[in-house]
Amino acid sequence: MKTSIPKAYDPKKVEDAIYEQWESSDLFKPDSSATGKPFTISMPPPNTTGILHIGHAMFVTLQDIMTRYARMNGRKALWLPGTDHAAIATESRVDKDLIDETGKSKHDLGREDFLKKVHAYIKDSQGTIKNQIRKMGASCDWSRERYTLDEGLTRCVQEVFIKMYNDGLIYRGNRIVNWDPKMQTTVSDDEIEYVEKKTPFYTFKYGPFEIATARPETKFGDKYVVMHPDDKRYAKYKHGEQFEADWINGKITATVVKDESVDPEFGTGVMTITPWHDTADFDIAQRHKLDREQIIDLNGKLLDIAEEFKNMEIGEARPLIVEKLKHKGLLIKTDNEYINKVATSYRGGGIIEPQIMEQWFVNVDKPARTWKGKKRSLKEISIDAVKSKDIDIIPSRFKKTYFHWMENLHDWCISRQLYFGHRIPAWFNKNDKTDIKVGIQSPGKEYEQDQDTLDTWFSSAMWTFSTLLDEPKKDDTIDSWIKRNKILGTDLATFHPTNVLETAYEILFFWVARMILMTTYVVGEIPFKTVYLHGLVRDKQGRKMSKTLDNGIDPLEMTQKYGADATRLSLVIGTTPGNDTRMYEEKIAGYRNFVNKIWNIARFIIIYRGGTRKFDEKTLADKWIESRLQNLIKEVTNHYEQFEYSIAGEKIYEFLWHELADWYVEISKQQDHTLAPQILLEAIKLLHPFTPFITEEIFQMLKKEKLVDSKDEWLMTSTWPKAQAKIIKPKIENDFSALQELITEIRDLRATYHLSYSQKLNAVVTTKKYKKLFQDQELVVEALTKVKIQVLPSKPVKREEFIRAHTSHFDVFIKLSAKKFKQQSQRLSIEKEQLEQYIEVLEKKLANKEFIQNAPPDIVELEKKKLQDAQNKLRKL
RNA sequence: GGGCGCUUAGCUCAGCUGGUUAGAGCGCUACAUUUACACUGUAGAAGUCGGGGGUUCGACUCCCUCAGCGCCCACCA
Repeated sequence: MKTSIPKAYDPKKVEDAIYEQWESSDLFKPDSSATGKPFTISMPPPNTTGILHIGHAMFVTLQDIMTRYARMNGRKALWLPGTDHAAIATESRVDKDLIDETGKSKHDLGREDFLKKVHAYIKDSQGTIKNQIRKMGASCDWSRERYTLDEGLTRCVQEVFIKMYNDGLIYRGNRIVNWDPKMQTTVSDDEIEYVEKKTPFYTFKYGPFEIATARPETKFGDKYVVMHPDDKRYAKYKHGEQFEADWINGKITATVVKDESVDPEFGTGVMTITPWHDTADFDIAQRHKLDREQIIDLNGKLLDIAEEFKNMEIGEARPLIVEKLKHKGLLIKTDNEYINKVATSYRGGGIIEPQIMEQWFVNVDKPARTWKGKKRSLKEISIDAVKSKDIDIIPSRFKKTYFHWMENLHDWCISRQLYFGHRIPAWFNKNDKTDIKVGIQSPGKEYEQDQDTLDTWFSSAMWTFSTLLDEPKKDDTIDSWIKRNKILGTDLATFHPTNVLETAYEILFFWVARMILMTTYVVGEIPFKTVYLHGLVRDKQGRKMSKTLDNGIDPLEMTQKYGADATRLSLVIGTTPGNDTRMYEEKIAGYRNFVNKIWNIARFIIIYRGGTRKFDEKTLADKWIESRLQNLIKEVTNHYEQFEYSIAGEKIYEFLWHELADWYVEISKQQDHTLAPQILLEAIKLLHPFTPFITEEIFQMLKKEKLVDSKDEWLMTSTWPKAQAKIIKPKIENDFSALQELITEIRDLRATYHLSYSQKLNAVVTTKKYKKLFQDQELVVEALTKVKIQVLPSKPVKREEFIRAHTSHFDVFIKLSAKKFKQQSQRLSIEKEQLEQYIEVLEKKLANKEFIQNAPPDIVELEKKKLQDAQNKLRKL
């Protein structure tokens, strides 16, 4: 045997070269000649800080599958890539590196110099992640790549800010925010992690009351005691009543406040409040218009009010304060087993200290835009977009989560005290703090720009449309800019709303919800039609992959070792949307074997390159495999449409390996079965979105060997297979006696040739005898289905025996299970009987006049429907 | 405190709106091998679908309940 085709497929030799050819041939750009509807996916922009991890590999694979499928179906498919500046993540990363290297922090460097460092860092890492996405085979249009901080997007962010400000949706408010003393910035609610920690829990005497706290250091200024209005124990104290109490630094005049948020069951049912440093207390203070006072400064140190403890760190002061109170005889007890949830910054790791600060907020409750004929708030529009099914979420259970979150949405704090990010386009009058102007240009010398930058998610929220806008004109507002794009028919007009947003369920709130909120408001249309949420990739034990555990699987190492195709398959097959999945090397190795199997089918076909038989002389095996293929095309296409990629992949896998390789290719060793190249071609088209590299490579090989006749230059841009309409109609009607004969024959054959090894019956049917009846294998299938015998592609019998016995008239295998057949017919008759009984009962019931007259009409209807259903089912049997 | 999810073969997981025999991959057992492929083939063993109750002619599937595990949200001082 002479061939240069190696026995094992080597992805390393193939993948990069193919990717380069695709890219240089501009195949990733939406084809302007495509006649189908546009199809768009905005790639969730990975952080610029990152290297590709398995989670990225997951989304790259899924989105690539969607895009390639759409492209092969003739749609103008655009997958728009980009990166995100990830303000807080990047800034803390660069700052940390800086401190490690030079001992200086970003504040030592100052804004300008620090930003230079950041940009240098970004430039470096941006390239890395992009190349890694390429390695996975992503067919995204790099010519349209965007970055959240590039000029156009920055302008878009600024214009949207201005529009929202002018609409009164952005306001400057004095509210309690999560302050990170370590990073010196506010942190969004979503970026906080509550870490459980054992903290001593003290009970102190406070006037006539006992109050409990885990944070005595915040209590200096406490001058309100709050209790539930219905708490009988404290009924004698009236709301607003005042009393004197000895406290940390001497006498204090305290006021009684009654508020329903207090849980009488917890502790003593009485508490004092610290509105400046506690969100709950802040709310109570808001409700009753109470005084509030700052106790702790922005560096986490105590202020003047603490007197002797002034300038102390919290941790340092706490035991001393407790000691002082103990001396005064005010400490009643200490609970050392108390578990407190400490708010910690998800990014920086520092402990969050709530503070009241002036910040920019987005008002989510103010009527903002006309939506479906009514002026509604951002919150209402966002809820409606999903309720009305304009946007669908897969899996649907996340809709509930989405509504729950949206309904409880508070105003969104969007300012951050960071250097890196979009600088807020607001200007403060140096002489008059109440004079604030909003705009891109400075309104005059006496103004200076807000030092703060915007929350990363504020810009990410615009991702679907900001990336599609053209260059802005000098005096564009966001409205004029969008309008012009729509009129000119630019990318925004063509590709927005996008079709699918594919992302991890983790960021449903961070991102998905905010995109819906922002896009509906700014553009007046939904950002995407379908949200497809994938789960987390965990390790084999189900743990999260993390650096500290060192249990991560590096997708690049895997592509190096097993190929991108195998890695992709392992990420999609066996996973379901919204559920976490476990990843381990053996799994990838398994799919590498499958990829190699396909390679060897092709190798076989090329080496033994077909026979002399013409295509119109199809054997039953040919017809069989063809009909199986038709079936596959139908099923798989359907699964693709339903976003059921795991099932689609499994079915193609099953077909290629167990039907085409194990069965059709096996028996074609005995006879020419020249259809193999065509069948293989169609099957690899179906598989192409999953495993783009091997399928393209095989296509090119088959073409080169002239084994397939295709006008397409690339498999990637070839047309999706269409299932043929059924041509052959079975003509046999009631010839069950012939069928019986056939079954007897099958059993005889089994006995004669010892064809089975256990209860299963492997049978070989010759068509000679039944030629007239079963001219076509389809008819055999049809006939056997009528008596409920399942017809499957058979596992061949031992080769020697089967060759000796049947070489001349072997045509098709039919595998029957004797046991199953028996069980089935039994079950069938039982089922029939049951149904008949049931129908009888229902009929009697419906014939009963008393029942008809007395029962509620809907019940009668229901019974009627039940009867109909049962009758239908019986007919089917 | 509210909400959501998971529990199916030794392991990792499919199983959609209730209806043929509960499936796959890996692993395991036996056999095969001048073979397109050992990254192989054939055959096989292995599951009271977490427990209990209910609805139904019929439940892995729907409802209730209990148990274990996990996640998200929330202002328990």
